[in-house]
Amino acid sequence: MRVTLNDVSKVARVSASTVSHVLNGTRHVNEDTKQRVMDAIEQTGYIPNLMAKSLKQSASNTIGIVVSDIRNEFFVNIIHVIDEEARKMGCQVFVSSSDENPKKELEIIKAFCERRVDGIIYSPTKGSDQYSVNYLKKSQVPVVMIDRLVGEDFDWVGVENYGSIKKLVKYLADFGYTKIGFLAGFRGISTTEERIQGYLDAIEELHLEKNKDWLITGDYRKDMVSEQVIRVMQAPTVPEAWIAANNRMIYNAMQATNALGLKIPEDIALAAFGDFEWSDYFEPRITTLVQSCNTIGIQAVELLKQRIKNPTMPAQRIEVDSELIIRKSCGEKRGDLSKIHKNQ
Amino acid sequence: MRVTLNDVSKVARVSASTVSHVLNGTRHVNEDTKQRVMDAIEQTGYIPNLMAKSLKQSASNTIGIVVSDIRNEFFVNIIHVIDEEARKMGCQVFVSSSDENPKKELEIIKAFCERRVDGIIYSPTKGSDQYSVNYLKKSQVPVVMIDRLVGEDFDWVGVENYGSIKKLVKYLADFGYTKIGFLAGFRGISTTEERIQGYLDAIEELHLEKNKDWLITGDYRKDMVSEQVIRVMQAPTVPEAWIAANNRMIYNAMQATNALGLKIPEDIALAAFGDFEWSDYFEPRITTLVQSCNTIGIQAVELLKQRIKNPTMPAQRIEVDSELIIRKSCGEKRGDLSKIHKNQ
DNA sequence: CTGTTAGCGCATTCAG
DNA sequence: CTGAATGCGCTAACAG
Repeated sequence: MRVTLNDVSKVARVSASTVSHVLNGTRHVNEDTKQRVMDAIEQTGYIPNLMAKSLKQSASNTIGIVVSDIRNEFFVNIIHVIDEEARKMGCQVFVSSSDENPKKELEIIKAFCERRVDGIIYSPTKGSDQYSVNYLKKSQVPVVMIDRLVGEDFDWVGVENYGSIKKLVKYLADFGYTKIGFLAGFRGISTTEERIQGYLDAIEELHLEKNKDWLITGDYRKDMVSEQVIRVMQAPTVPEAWIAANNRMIYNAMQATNALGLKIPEDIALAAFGDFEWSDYFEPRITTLVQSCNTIGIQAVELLKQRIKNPTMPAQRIEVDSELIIRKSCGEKRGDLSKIHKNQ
Repeated sequence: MRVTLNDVSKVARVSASTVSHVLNGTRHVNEDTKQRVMDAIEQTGYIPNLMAKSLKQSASNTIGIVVSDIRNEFFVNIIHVIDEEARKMGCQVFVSSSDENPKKELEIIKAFCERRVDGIIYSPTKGSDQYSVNYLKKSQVPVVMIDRLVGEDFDWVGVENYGSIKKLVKYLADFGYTKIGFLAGFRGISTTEERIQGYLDAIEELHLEKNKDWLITGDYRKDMVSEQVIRVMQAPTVPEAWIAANNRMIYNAMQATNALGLKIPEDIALAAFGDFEWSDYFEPRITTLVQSCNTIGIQAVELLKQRIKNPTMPAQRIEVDSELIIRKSCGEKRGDLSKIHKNQ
């Protein structure tokens, strides 16, 4: 059987409470008794039982993270940051991936609640409003949503979508492109909708060519999307540039351009929302809007801390700026770009 | 305050143990009392407290995962698989990244032990033998190492390194390449050492050109490695092909070839151990040895289950085959490749 | 078929 | 400065 705090107290010939206080530094203990306790801990190989501690204190010092797709490096980077921040405050993180499945997401969140996590940080899936959101409202766990937002009553940290896409469209327009297509991803999640709106408004405001077919939505995991692109590219009038709305959609875009034998940027320009690790190694290097995973992760933890401390605080929204990293995938001929570097 | 099992029992007018047994299906309960309990649970919004349960049962149903680099998609994929497998058996996973830092790794493992995880799956860092390994031996937690192996006394699941590299060298040799360089990564971890040995033995056995300078080791996170490659490529005799020993080293290889203005595969061939998600989109697509993350993750959990059930079982080693995915980065001129597809 | 009881390992009041 | 006693929420004998 494992050695307990009680065992230590016997070896040290003190009471259990003294050992506890030595361990936690929570009241003054004589130097020599303290030493006896330390020796006893060393000698017995005592490892504190945080489950017992948590039970007693009704605070587990754990955080649950559930992301919609753990294989997406955007979320992995955020997980990494959250983990770092959590460890700084003595927390461990449970991590799980809903894989865009709201039922699975609910199961994970339930499990986290049963484990009495102090809070949950998650990127809800499409359909969360039918599942986890209801559960979370009832269960009263502190929650921070990241990236995507569902409902009105939750804290949220994410990137500024609407303005960022406008910025990117404007960048392309300044190149002289007037026919711009948009690969939007999942319909029905906040990020997608905001980005679509930004795209549409930019097209409108900049008087670029409008074409319903150039807005493509769908599941990035299916081949369907790239097939749609291929179909669009075989019409009489075709886009001169594509924007991929997230780092997964770049696949679909490239799959399509590869299949059509098109060269970037000679035959078609490509830009994306969401950077990816390999972007510097593609030829041509792809122009992307970068979201700071670092900021998102840190702010999410910060917000969660506040929410835990003050559960009745009104819901907060933190919008993180994006940065346009200009590479080669939109061609070389640059117009007057001075405006672009200013935010929107 | 939270509603407890006791609260439920009062509402249902039964004893706490009955509620417990209804919840766990651990002894027979009359249909109508069972119904009363279910109603009470529903009515009170009861959420079981797994910490209390774990404390009582001295089994937490949690697994700790610590990887050496969570941003490496190889490890992310494994985490994903372990998480899936764990959830199937009602476990949640703590996840953390040591970032190749043995001290940090030890801190994480200590925390996991204090949280009484049922077992730990981890990819040790260089230096673990000075830190976590000692701790783990004392603490007696069930442990399975993945990818890398440190010490003799631990269960391990990883890819077959030695034979795989030989297979890859042979593949290149069959192309007619006789000057093959090797970008080996971190010295002092088992995977690197095994791969180096495979490389050296293959060179020897196939009578290829030997050159000490063509074996480059170092930290993939530093620029140093690519600089070394550049230096080697400016010597009078240079490699015609490079093998990157892991998916991070591909960066360094590409950085160097880009800097030198070399084209793959016209000027230089490139192949790698370890696939990466974008490999199908690079031009040219890069020939890689693929390790099955799926198999590694599943086997790791399986091994951990066995170890938990039988702590005194002798240490197991599971070696997973790799698969050579031939793409374009070694050129088109193929020789007789029939032998290559057979293992080694 | 159900209830009573006794801890799991710890923190924390209250005494001294 | 230290100890004794209590209970966090749950499961699992043991009784009936």
